[in-house]
Amino acid sequence: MLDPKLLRESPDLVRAAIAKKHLDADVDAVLAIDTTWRAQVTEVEHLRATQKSANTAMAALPKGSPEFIAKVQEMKAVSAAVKAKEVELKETELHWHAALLTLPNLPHATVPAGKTPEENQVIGGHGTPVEAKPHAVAHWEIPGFEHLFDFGRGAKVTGAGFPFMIGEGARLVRALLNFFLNENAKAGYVEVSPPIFVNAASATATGQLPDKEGQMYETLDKLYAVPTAEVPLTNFYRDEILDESTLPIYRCAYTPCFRREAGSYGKDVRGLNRVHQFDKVELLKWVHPSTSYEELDKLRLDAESLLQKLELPYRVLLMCGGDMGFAQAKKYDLEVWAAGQQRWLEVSSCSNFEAFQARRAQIRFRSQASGKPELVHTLNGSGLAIPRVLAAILENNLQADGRVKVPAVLVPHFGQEYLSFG
RNA sequence: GGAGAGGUGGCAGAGUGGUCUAAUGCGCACGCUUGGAAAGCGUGUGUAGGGAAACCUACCGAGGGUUCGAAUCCCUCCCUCUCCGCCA
Repeated sequence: MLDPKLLRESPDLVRAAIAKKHLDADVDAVLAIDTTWRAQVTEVEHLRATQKSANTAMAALPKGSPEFIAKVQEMKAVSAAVKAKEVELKETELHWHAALLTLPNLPHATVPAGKTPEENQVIGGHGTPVEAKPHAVAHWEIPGFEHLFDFGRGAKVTGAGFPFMIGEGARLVRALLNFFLNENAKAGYVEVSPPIFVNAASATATGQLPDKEGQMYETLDKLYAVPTAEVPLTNFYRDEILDESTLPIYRCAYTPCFRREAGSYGKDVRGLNRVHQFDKVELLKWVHPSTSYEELDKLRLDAESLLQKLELPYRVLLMCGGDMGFAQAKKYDLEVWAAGQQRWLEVSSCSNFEAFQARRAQIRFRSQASGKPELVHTLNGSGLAIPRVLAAILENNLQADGRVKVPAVLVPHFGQEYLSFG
C-alpha cells in the first residue's frame, strides 16, 4: 500500500509508476474517493464534537430537570445524524481502502523499462551453461528417478504435484536444507521455525489477500497453508514498533510451501519444475529505510553464494518494470541452468518492498532522530527453493554411467559422493 | 472437548452509564537539588486520522447492539489463565 499523502501530493509519481509497471490502475478514481472520504470524516467529526459538548453539559444538569429532558430530545436528532453519516463514512472507507490497494508500489529509479521477461537485464552470474552431453536428459527421465521422487504414488495419496521423496531423494533434500540453513546462519540470519498456517490478517498484510486466495490452500478454520515462509516471517513483527537499535534484523526459515498453481500447464510443470508442495528456505530482513538498497544487494549476494558453493551455473536478472510484480520496488531473480532441459530455472527472487508491506503490516521503528515511529523497509529472498536446485543438480551432474555426482559441499551432509538411484 | 476466571497506557493496576481529556504506583525523559550520585521535589511521557494552524476526532482484546451519552450494559468472536478430559 502506498502512502495516501504521496498520492495526494504527487499523483504524477504514482501515474508514472503504474506506466512503468505496465499495470492498469485509475489514479483519478482513487483521488476522487480520497476527497469524498476526507469530506465525510470532517462532517462526522463535527457531529461527534457537538455530541460530546452536549454530553458534558448534560452531566452537570439534574437528571430529571426540564432542561435535561429538552437536551435529550434535542440530541436525538444529532445522534440519528451521526449514525447515518457513520454508515456512509464506513462505506466510503471500505472503497477508499480497496482503491488504495489497487495502486502498485513505485519502482526504484534503477529498475529498467520494459514489459516482457525478455526485457529483464542479465546483470551477472557465475559458471557457464553447459551444452547438453549425449547422455543428458530432463531429470524426470533419468532412469530410477521415480525411485527417489515418486509422483505416481503422491498423486494416488494426495493429488498431482505432491511427490513422495524417498531414500536418497529425501536425504538429498535434507542435506540441502541443512546446508542452506547453516550457510545462512553464518551470514547472520537467525533461524526461525514458524507456523505453516496463517490467518487472514497475516495473508492480507503480505499481499496474498485479497485477490490471490485462489493460489492458497485454505482450511475449515479459515487458515491458509503458507505459500512461502515470507508470510509468517514478515508478520512476526506485525503491529509492532521496534527499537531502532535492533535494525537491521536478519531471519531465515525453512518451511514446506503450498501453492495451488491453478492454471499452470505443460512443460513448465513436469517433474520437479513446479509442484504444489515444496521445501524452501526463505531469507527476510527488516531494515532502516536509509540502508535498504545496500541490504538488497547483500541479500542477493548471500543467495548467490549458495549457488556458487553448489557449483551450479546461474545468472542474475534485474527485473524490468513490467515483470517485477505489484508490491516490489526492485527485484532480482536468480536462475539456475538445467543442462538436461537446456533451460534456466528460477530458484530465488530477491526483492526490496521498501515500506509497501510494512505499511500494510504496520511494522515500524522509533526513529532516534524524530522520536516518532516510522515504517521499516522489508526485503526477502529465497535462500533457496529446493526442487529446482535439485533438478539442476540431477541434470548437470548426471554422469555417463547414470549416477549423479553430489556437490562437494553436500557430501558431509549427505554421506556419500554419488546418487546411485538404488 | 467440558467447567470456571479474566483481557484497561511501556509495565502493574483502579475505574460497573455522564467533564474518563482514564486515578494511583512503577518505569522512562528533562529540570531543581548535590562535590558526584541516590533519595526527594517539579514537569513531561501512547497510537492513528483530519486540518495551513489553533485545534478537533477516534482507540480500554475484535466486531456488532442498546442509549441523548458506553471502558462500564447486551450479543458474537478471538486470546490468556486455572481445573478436568484426551493425547505426540
